[in-house]
Amino acid sequence: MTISEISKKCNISPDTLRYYEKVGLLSYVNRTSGGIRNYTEQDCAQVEFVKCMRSAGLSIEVLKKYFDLFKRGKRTLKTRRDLLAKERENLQMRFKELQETLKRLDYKISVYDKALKSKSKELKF
Amino acid sequence: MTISEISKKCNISPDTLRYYEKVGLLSYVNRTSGGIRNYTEQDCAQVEFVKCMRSAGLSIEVLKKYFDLFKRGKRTLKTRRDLLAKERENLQMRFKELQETLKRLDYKISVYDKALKSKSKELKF
DNA sequence: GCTTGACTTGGAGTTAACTCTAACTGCTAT
DNA sequence: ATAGCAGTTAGAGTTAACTCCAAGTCAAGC
Repeated sequence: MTISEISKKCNISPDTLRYYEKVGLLSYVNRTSGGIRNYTEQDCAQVEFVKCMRSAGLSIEVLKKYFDLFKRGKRTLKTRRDLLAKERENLQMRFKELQETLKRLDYKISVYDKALKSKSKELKF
Repeated sequence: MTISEISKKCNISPDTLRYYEKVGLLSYVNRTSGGIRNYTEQDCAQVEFVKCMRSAGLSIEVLKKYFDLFKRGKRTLKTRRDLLAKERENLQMRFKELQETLKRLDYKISVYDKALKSKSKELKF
C-alpha cells in the first residue's frame, strides 16, 4: 500500500504518517526500488493502533517508549505490559472524570431548559 | 480571596487564572483599592466550572464564546443552551470512544499476560 | 523610612503535535 | 521526451494553551 492509500484507509494525513515514522511510532516501513513507502497489512494495523491510542490521549512520548521497548525484544515483555497497564489506569481515571462532567453538563442543560420555560430567569454563569 | 488562595483552592496556577481572565473566561474580577484581585465565591464557582470543562476537553475558544454570549444577556439563553448541548454530544462521543479504547487495552494486556506465562511468544506490536 | 514579599502588567518563551514548504525524483501517458 | 502527478527529504512554520520574565507597585512589619 502507498502512503496515500494508508492515509485514506486510516484517515491520517500522509504528513502525519511520515512524522510518526520519523519519531519512531512505526517500525521502519519497506520501500519500493524507487524509494517509495510500501505499507504492509501489519504496518496498517500498527497505524490503527497508534491512531486509537493517540485519540484516547496517550502521548507520542509514551508510544515512542513502547515501541522502543519493542525493538529491544522479548525481554521487555513485562515492562511493556506494565506501561500499558499504567496508561490504562490513566484512561480509566479520565473516563470517570468525563462521566462526571457529562452529568454536570446534563444538569446545567436542564437548568437552562427550566429558565427557558419560565421566560424570566437569568443564570449565574 | 486573593489569587494565591483561589489558586490553591482550585489547583490552578495564578498565571493561568490571569490568563483565563485576559482571554475572557472570567467576568471582570473585582480589585482592592491597591489594584489586587479579590475573588468572590461566585468567581470561584466559575473558575471551578471552567476547570472542569477544560479538563473534559472543551476549548478555550468555545468557553470564550459561551461567556461572550452571557455578557449579551438573557436573550442569548437559547443559544447558550444549544452550545452546551452540542458540546455535550461531543463529549458523549469521546466517552464512547474512550470506552472502546479501554476494552482494547484490556484485551492487549491480557494477551501480554498470556505471553508472559508461556515464556516463549513475542507479539506483533 | 526601608525591606520584604505578594501582587501587578505586557509581552516573550515553551511545548506537543502536527502541518506546510521548497526543491527534488521518478513513473506513466501522450 | 516532456508534462504531470505522486512521492521523497530536511527543515521551517503553526496552533493551542499555557508558563515565565522583567520591571514595577503596594501594604505590613521592623
